[in-house]
Amino acid sequence: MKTFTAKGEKARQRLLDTAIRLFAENGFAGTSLDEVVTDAQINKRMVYHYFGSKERLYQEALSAEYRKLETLEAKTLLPDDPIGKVVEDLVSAYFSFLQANPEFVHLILWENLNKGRSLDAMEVQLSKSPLMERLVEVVCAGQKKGTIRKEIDSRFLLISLIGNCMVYYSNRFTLSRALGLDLADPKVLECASKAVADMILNGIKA
Amino acid sequence: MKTFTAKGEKARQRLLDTAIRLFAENGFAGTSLDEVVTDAQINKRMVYHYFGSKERLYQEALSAEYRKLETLEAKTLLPDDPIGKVVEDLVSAYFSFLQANPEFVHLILWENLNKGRSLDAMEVQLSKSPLMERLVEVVCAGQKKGTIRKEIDSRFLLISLIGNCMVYYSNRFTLSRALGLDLADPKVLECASKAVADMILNGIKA
Amino acid sequence: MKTFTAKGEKARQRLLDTAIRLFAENGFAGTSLDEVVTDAQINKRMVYHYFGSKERLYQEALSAEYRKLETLEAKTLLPDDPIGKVVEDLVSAYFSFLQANPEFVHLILWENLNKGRSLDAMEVQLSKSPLMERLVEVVCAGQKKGTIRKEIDSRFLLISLIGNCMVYYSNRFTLSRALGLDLADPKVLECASKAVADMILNGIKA
Amino acid sequence: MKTFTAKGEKARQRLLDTAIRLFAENGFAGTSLDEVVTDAQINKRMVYHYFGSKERLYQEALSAEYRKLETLEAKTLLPDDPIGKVVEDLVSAYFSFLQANPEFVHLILWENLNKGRSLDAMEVQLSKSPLMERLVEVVCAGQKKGTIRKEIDSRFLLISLIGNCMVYYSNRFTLSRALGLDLADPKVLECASKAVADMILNGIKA
DNA sequence: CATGAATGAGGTTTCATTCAT
DNA sequence: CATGAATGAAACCTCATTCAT
Repeated sequence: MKTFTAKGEKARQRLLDTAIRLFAENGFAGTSLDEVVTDAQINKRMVYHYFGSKERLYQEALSAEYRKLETLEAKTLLPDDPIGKVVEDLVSAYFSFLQANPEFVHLILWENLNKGRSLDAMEVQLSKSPLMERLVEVVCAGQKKGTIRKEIDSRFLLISLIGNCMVYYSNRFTLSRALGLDLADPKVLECASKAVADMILNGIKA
Repeated sequence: MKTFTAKGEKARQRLLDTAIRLFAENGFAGTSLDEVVTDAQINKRMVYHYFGSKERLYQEALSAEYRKLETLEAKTLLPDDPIGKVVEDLVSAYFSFLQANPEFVHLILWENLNKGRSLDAMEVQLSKSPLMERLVEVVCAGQKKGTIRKEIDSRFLLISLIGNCMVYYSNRFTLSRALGLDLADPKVLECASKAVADMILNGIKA
Repeated sequence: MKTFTAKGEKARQRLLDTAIRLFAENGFAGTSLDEVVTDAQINKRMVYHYFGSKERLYQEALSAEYRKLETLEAKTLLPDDPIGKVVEDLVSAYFSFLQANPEFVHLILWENLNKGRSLDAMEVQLSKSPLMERLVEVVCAGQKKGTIRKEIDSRFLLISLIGNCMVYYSNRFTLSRALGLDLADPKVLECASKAVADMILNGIKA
Repeated sequence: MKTFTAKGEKARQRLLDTAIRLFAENGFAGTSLDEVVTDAQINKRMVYHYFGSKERLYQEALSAEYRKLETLEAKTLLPDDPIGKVVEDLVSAYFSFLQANPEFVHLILWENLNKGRSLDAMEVQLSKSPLMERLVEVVCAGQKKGTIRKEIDSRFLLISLIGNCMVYYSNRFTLSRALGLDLADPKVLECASKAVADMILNGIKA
């Protein structure tokens, strides 16, 4: 079992952080180890010392970002809150998360374009999406109380939520150009968040 | 303007088709010209003859796929159709388009991850999104007739539509894994299409 | 199917010759492509153009040398020659071959140390050892005529012949040192050849 | 003279054993220190602690194996034994030795391919080949008694013996393939041993 | 005695591109 | 119009070795 000294751990972390940034920016194929080690101010050999290969460095980077999903605990999700507030908070929280974690967004998208190969190889232990579990509770409660329509399937609702928000990042450039609207503009995103919340709320409420 | 003989034109087209396929699959950085020319059964020199560089080959591939958007004419968009039918047809048409054009989906996503650099460089003559224009008409008409809520902004509605559908492709692998649901399964996509149409319809109708 | 121009063929041959020399001298692992291309005055990229990999370059080198065995046709092997002359010519021919083809000797030995992996991978079509076939005839005829003992198995005889000669090359340095006798000295080899012929002749004759 | 604690000595020995095995298998250039230390479950730094360099580790490995020759004492070599029995025992003993010490065989061959460089550098104190000395006695006695031909030179006889046996190992793979006969098969080796003894006996006896 | 950290040189291979015919 | 030859830079990776603790 390998162990690391404090100093080594710091170097390793610097390497990983740099890798996350560059892989997010340019993807796996578009990032060279030379760039990474230069930015991380470390010897190239160390990549192999700590990670074994570029592939595994990428996987660790992906995995580290992926775990950030767990921080999106959506604390606001209380079954007894009024449905309007819940949806609004939820959408707002998700937008904030994407905005605050651009590397997460990019790495997830690169990974999907790569058919999820690395995630498969890693067998990352996904923590069953806490957000999803809370959403199920809320929807269930809402349907019992009659505030949410019976047809709503919480799984598709979750996808809808993600899709409505994610699209502003995954298709930002093509959509901005097509609509003549800068989707990176905070004011636009503010409106978007409201529009999404409005759409979803009206879309699910009874 | 360059012209090509029939034989040359055929080779050029074979090259472009292969490029579209491979760039869609592996992105710009992940695709080598060697692969392309091997698959297209053409001499490498020809890439430079026809396109000048790898970059421009990529741009042509992207541009060719991008133009497919124009085929998504959404013929069903008639201002006088009942709003329910319009939404249903629209969502269904968009899903079908994405399903039928996986290379379009991938190239668009790669391009967005690359910050739209190539599209910018190309100054692609975007056909002002016919879908968008029709959608504006429909929404306008609906709002006049009182079947669509006044707050609905057709631009955000379009993004919502795209996001709701696109997410099944852009995040297919991570979502499939997180939800334990195969988003590539036609039956699942069928349900998804209905859920999306239902959500949007209820989300916009007055 | 790849074809080569005359000029290309020359470069390829220069590369192969250099490879034979260096692989024979230092083995596969001990030879770097940089050395090879420097000596062959060629660009490193060409190795991959012509051979695909270092491994395949090695295999071609091995294969080319291996085929030299076919030139050892032992024209002297006539069934009706007196047995003494046959053995003498045979041993002398084999010694001469080994002496004239040091690269053959080395490559064969490296290959055996590598457990014949490359030969296996190549499935080299061995021409059924013409030497062996002639030897069978001679031994057969000799046994019929009563000049060669009946127990002699021509297969083991061949191995014996090879072993008696090859050992002067495969174990030259350790034996020279152990016996205090320079086995590379032409005069010593002359004696060796006679001793081997004498030994084999007396070993097989009736 | 360096001394080592029992624990250190054990580690050193483990390192040496592993080195012998791997150098025998892949040669000097084909073996990396990383492999060695991984297999020996030891820290890489220890190689330098105990041996100073890869080169010297190799030399120690070679030297250790080389000394095994001394164990080939050929106890059976008694001047008064009947010549037939002596030859038979000798050949059998040599075959057994080679069979029992594959690492010896390989290291000797690698070393010869490397022109005996390491042995030279080491100035290994070669124990004057006890086998050789006994053989001289036997041959001398035989020639006096008239059971062995006068022309026999015991040095060439020794080489012949070694060559006849060694060839089954040094050329195993190429010969097996050329003859369509598995030279690693114990039954084949049994026959080989008899054929060699027969050949040598008839080759030297008066 | 022993460990993990670190290094610089060099290994094989792949890249996009240009040349010559 | 089309082909094979050729290139230099840079890719990923491995090497034997040294350092600091």
